[in-house]
Amino acid sequence: MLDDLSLQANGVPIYVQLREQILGLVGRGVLKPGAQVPTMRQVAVALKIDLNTVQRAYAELERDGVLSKQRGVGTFVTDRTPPQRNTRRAVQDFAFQVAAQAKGQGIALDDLAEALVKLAGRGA
Amino acid sequence: MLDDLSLQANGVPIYVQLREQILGLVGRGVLKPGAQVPTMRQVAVALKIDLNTVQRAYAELERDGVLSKQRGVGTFVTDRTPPQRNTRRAVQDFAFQVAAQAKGQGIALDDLAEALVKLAGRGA
DNA sequence: CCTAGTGTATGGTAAAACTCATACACGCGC
DNA sequence: GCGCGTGTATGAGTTTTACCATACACTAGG
Repeated sequence: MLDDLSLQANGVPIYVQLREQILGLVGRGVLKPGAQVPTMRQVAVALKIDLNTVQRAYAELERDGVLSKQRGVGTFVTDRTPPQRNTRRAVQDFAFQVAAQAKGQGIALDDLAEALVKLAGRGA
Repeated sequence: MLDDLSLQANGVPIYVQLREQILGLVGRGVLKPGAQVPTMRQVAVALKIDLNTVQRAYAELERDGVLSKQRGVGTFVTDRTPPQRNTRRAVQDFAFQVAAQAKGQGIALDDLAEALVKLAGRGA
């Protein structure tokens, strides 16, 4: 589960990246309702980031009703499932962005798609 | 065109939001190759943000080969895609980046690849 | 009870991001 | 040449982000 998290140096604040990624995992069902989310400390150590940064991401997710924190116990996915994130629309929008980026680098979409399929097959 | 831009106060830096949105518009074909992109000042005024913030977004898009700026004239969508660099290495590296990004957004690589193939078919 | 493991809180530091103001440099049309 | 509209550049100042260190509060289990 911790392996599913990764950070980029692309200008997006770390706590936002973390927030969005966990949101994505919950939306996709990798983290199911009621399941325990990794400890703040676990995340902090695994990603080599500060505990406060993790705390901030978790706090916002709780405010949004995605997570539920229990002092002394852990953090869990809220029972009520939030709106699905993996919509066709989201995929489309993301695909458009990727296409433009690829264009800027002179990479053909077909080749890129092929490479992605291979990555997917390896469970990336 | 300026109506297609909007900002959110969600922790993501303004210049990043702007960069991603323009990237999306280019990929979507709303902004076609050779077309003029709104003036930095136009964007700054329309979105009520600073000129320098716009400048930063545009600069990164130019660095990525998406936009081409002409002093005293305006900014345009890159006309010709730079020489195809379909080296296995380049494609791989780019695919890896995209995969990580997609993972963070909870988007399945298969779905993304499929969407890209369709885009390629449309000559986007 | 006591300990280990959770989340919570605070104060300080540094760097980055953003804004604001003010220019400068270039290209085009009159 | 001149004026206007472009993009470019710089420096100061504020806010946000991220880190680090430290401590507190609560829970479960031995």
